[in-house]
Order: sequence, then C-alpha cells, then structure tokens
Amino acid sequence: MNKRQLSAQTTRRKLITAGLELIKEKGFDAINVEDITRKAGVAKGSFYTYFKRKEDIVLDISRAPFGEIAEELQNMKKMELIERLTHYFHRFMECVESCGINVCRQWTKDVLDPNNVPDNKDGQKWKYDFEMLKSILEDAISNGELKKDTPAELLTHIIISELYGMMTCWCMSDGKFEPLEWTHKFCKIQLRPILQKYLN
Amino acid sequence: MNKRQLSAQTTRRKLITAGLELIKEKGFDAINVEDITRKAGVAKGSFYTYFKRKEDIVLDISRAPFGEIAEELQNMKKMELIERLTHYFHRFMECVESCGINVCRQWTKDVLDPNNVPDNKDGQKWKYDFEMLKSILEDAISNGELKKDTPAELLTHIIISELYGMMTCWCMSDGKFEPLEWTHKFCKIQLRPILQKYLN
DNA sequence: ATTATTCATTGACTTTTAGTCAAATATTAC
DNA sequence: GTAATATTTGACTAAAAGTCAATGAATAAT
Repeated sequence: MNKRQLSAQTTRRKLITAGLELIKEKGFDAINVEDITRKAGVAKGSFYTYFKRKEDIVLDISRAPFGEIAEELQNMKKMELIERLTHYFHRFMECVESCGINVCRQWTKDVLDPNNVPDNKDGQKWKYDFEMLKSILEDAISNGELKKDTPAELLTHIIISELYGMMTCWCMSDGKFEPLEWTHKFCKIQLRPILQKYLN
Repeated sequence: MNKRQLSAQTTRRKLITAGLELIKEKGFDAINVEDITRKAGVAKGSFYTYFKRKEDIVLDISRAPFGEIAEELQNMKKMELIERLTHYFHRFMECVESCGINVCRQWTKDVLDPNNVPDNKDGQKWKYDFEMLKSILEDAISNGELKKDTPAELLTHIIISELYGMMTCWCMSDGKFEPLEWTHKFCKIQLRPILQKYLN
C-alpha cells in the first residue's frame, strides 16, 4: 500500500469512526455531513470523495462488523445447522448492540429500500445476509442434514425475517433486553420449528 | 362539528391522502412538503398546522388503516387465541400491502425511534400494536386458554417481532410474495411453537 | 345587529444543509 | 525533473425544511 492509498484509507476510516460515534449518540437525521467531517478532522468535500450521498456511510458503518461474521461461518462448515444459525444470530445481535439503535434504524431503512443501491463496487446490501444464510442451508442440504427437496430460498426468507424481527423488536424495546439472552431464547423457540419439517 | 372543525378535518385529510399517494409512488425522501401541499391543493404553511415535522405525516398515514384493526379484534373476543392472532397478522399484512413498501419503510424507521414521539395527543406510536397484542394474550389468560403464569409481556415482544419480521421480510423481498399466502405460512409455522408451552 | 375574538389559511421569507467543483497540494510514474 | 494522477479543500449553489406576520372567515360576546 503506497502513501496515497494509505491516506485514502485513513480518511475513510476517520469518517466512518466519526460517523458511527455521532449517529450512535444523536441519530442520523440529527447530524449533518459537516458534523461528521469536523469530528473526523477533514474538509466537507472529502466526505463526497468516499460516499456519494450522506446515507451511504451508514451501510459502510454497519457492514464493517457484519462482514467479519461471514468469514467465521466459513470456518464452521462442520457444525450442525442449528448451531451455525444460532451462532450467526448471536453475532448479528452483537453487531446490532455495538452499533446501537440509531445506526440500526437507519440501516434498516436503507436496507428496505430497493432503490438504495450504493455505487461502491462491493455494495451488495442485504443480499449479503441473504446469500450467507442461504449458503448455510445449502451446505446442510448437501451434508444430508436437510432433505434434498428443501426449499432453500423460501426458508431463507423465513429465517431472515426472524433475524430482522429480532433486531426490530430489540430496537423497539429500546434495548431493554439483554441481547444475547434474548437471542438465545429466540433461537431456541423459533429456529427448530421452522426447520423441523425438512430435517432428516 | 362546526365549519371550522370541518375545514380543519378536510384539510388534514387532503394532506394525508395526497401524502399517501405521493409516498407510495415516489418514496418519502423523494418528495418534499410542497409536493404534498400542491397535490392537496393547500398552501405550504398549512402542512405545519397539522404536522410539526415532515415525517410526522407518516405515522398518521399508516395509523389510519391500522386503527380499524383494533376495533375488529374487540369483536372477536370469543375466538380462539391463535385464530385471533392469525387474523391480526392477516389484517396487518393487508395494511402493509395497501400502504406499500415506501410507506412501510419510512414507518418502520419512525417506529424504531424512541425519540420520535409526535405531539398530537393520540400519538401512541407502536405501543398501539404492542398493547393490542398484549391484551389479546391477557384475554386468553383470563379465558383459561393460556396458563395463569404466562409472561404476557415477554410473549408480546416475541410475537410482535414475528409481525415486524414478516413485514420487513416482505418489504425486502420487494413484495414478491403474495402477502396473504405468506402470512398464512408464517402463522402456521411460527405462532403455535411460541405459545405451545403456555397453552392449557 | 354590531363588535371583538379566535383560528385556519396563506405564501414570502429565513435558515439549514446536501451536494458541487475548480483550485491547491501531494504523490507516483515516466 | 517533469508530466500525469489522485487526494484534499472550502467557498459556492441549489433545494427544501420550517417560520411567521398578515388575512379573512367563522364564532362568541355585548
């Protein structure tokens, strides 16, 4: 990495860090781009070098921690399906907690918007989660843990709705539940009945 | 109702109708207050007579159809718990569908925000759903359908997360599922396992 | 019936902020 | 050493949120 790339990366990170802190504290709508750049110690114009629109920083803020989870799951291919899913739910909820309610609510909004496709080349949005969960199910199908005729796509939709439901609920309750305990309860009650029908 | 009250109600309704149509069509962020007032045929200033902030209209837009559901459920007190819940889920999803993805996504965002308390006196936000579901459970407890020691509040949180999960999922899939069929599948798989432990 | 008061309505105005862009500066390539 | 390229900058523009004093019609008071 040369000096230019390093500088660019540093500036980008400064913006993301400043953005995360400010959004956590005050919420996305209550801050403006200059608040972020001031806190990051760069000029306003630099923001738009890295993000096309104000909102685009949110996906980057939230994708950072979520990105790590994907790797982990690759190293868990031998685990049982429900264990892998539960792990995913746990880690997802940890991210939700560390990002805080204000980040999550903006992120949820962005993720729901079919038109909101940021133009950085790795901007895959929620499909990221979807594809990850789907591949977990597909692994289980080829393992023989799930029946061959399991409708992986439909099941993924149902499972991801549990995931987002869990997050939404946690945010709505204003963080009053201990997130890991909550997740544990959730997975225990919810995941098995969904899969039951398709388990070998 | 005198002429003044009538005029006020008419203006408010015009704004809500115009707002709903525009948000459905273009999304909340893509329209401005003047678009709404122009379509409603009133002056810009009138908007702020009825809504303190631009966003406040969204809760009113979405609350209108949701409000009706509450009444219906009052007339279903004798039905079985799961039937009542399923009915609620169905009607909720009908509202989601008729409001459309753009309204829902803004609504979800507003509902997630603990600070977003509109100052019209009946602005109860999502607690509306919460209290309604909770009272359904409480009815079932006093009916004897659920055990006396059922943790109504916790269960309500879990059930409402299913509801929002369902909606979020439907929005994310860009409305590709037929909503009622989707709801049916959802309730069938999800509701009973949640309640099982507490049913008498 | 007349006058005073109240309140919805208006649109020009202020303020805020998202987003642009040309110039300056630093780095890399040739 | 010079040309090409990329990052950084902040003044500037454009757009839209939100304000407010003036207007006039409806209602209440005398």
